[in-house]
Amino acid sequence: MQKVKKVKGTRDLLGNEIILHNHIIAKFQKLCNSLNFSQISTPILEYIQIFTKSLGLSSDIVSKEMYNFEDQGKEQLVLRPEGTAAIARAIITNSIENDLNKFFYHGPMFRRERPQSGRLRQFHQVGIEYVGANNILSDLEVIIVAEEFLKDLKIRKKLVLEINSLGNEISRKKYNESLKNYLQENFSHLSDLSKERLKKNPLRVLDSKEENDIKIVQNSPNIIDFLDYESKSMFEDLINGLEKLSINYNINRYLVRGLDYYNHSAFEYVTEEKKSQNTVLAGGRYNQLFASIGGKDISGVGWAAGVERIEMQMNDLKTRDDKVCFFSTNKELDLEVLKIIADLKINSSLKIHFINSGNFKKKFSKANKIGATGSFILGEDEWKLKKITWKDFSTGVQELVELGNIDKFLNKKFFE
RNA sequence: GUGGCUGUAGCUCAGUUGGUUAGAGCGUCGGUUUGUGGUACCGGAUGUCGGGGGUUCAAAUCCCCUCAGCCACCCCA
Repeated sequence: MQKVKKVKGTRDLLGNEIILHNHIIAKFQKLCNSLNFSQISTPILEYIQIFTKSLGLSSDIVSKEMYNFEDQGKEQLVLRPEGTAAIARAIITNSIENDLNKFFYHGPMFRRERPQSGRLRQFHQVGIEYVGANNILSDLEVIIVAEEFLKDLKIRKKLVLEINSLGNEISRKKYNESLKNYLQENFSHLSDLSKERLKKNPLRVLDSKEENDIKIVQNSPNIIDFLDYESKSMFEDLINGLEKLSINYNINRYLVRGLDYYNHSAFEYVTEEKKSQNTVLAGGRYNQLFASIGGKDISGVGWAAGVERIEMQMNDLKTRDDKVCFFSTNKELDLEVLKIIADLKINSSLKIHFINSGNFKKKFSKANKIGATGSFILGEDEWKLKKITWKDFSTGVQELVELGNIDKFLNKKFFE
């Protein structure tokens, strides 16, 4: 029972799980390429400042969840906890800030949290960033990619799109003040947790789950009322756009962001079921991000989705899995069978399995066990005729196939 | 970081108020005679009962500690 164990909060991907995982990423890549987003792959290792400066020191990710360490050269490094800041860094270091950058990425992220349903210490994200266009049309374009992606995976209907605006820095600041004052007035009725949140990040009180807090929050000032002219018209443009595009959405004034760099549009695709980690895809616009890590004052909009959370929504992927076995009746012919397999030219989605051990009966049994559609058997009788026997396992029918015609035979059987 | 539940063969689990060599189903392996699988029948193997300590004549069962998994809070994809 004492086995070697995996690191807490990590997973081995094998069997159906990796098939599903790859399926999701393949769909994502295909879609992004067709919409002229280019792939970017940044290192898993980054300097710690990339995240401490951009996400905010008080954010949970920075204050307690990052895997940070000093390497042998005394460098302060982290395993990246998220993608956006790393991509901003890559745009700056590669001197392409003046370009219009449309990127997509996928890969592992690391956060040292207590694992639970939908939450891992090493998890995977797919995401896009549209950088350099301070135009609400790019927000809409990014949401369209999300819509199409979720539709491709056939999970859009299980999700609800919630949107909100955080406004620009000025209106956000004004709102923050007003909210703080309001909560201060009701301080004695707040839960202990929210009293704590009030100090660190008052916005967080808005999505408290405590019954009393919810009552108080219902009468709190509305962020929409604090948006200045610019912010308000951006939000209106966004909503008009969604209407025109027939995208279903809910305005959720309690939707806030945990990371400091967000402004204006914020959106989330959440599941309707009442599970705890119900955010599948989340994103928004960011303005201060580039400046905060020493770049030019440019802005962007993007989103990230948790691959594992997507997987939780689609446990019923049926993939075609055609297999065919080859084996001989005696050892002398094994190498001939291998040679036949090596010379085959057939569609790669058909899996060829060579059975190299066991007696005749066992070979049949093995072929059956791995779920083969049928099997090719090479015996001395067949070898003399330069033919091979094909047995279909579902019907039990056997027939002889010319050795030179195996590819044709298989292509006809499986791909016509 | 806090809390709840769980931990018995490869897997899913049973194990009565503590009481002899710890069980079932599935899987696995072998067999039902030599070039025919899947179905059926027969048979075999496998467990430091998560780990450590304690109580007891006796612990899978009771107590303490610890580890792991799941779930929830916090927070987030």
